[in-house]
Amino acid sequence: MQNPSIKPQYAQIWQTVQLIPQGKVACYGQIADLAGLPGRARLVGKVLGKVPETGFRGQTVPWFRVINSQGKISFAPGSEYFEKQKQHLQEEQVVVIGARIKLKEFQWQPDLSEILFALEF
DNA sequence: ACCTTGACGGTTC
DNA sequence: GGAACCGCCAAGG
Repeated sequence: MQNPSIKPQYAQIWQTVQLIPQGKVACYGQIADLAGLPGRARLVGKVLGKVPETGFRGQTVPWFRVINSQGKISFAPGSEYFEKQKQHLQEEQVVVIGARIKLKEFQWQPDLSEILFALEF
């Protein structure tokens, strides 16, 4: 059984973030919707701040692939985590100019089967 | 129980 | 593009 101290919504969000493929990004609101928590983008941000370093269910959680709906990294420019996120993204060929990423080009667009697969269990 | 705090988002100007 | 404003809601104090 899973660690009972982990709240169900945290698990849903972390699990959904794990679906974002390498080289793509998703918005907080998009993750909220896919996780079945429409309108709760802020919750996604809050929960990502609590991602276990050790990963979740045996996989790491690629928190750095989540940005805001304006296509920007949400951390303050120049802050430690801003740089960390930017570096991770660039390592997987996502182009980051300043804080900005072209959603047109890099936003993850899951197809129906991917979503259904994620919901089964 | 009340109040504040967020890695947010859409609308509007 | 960007800033102001308001809606959102779980956590933690």
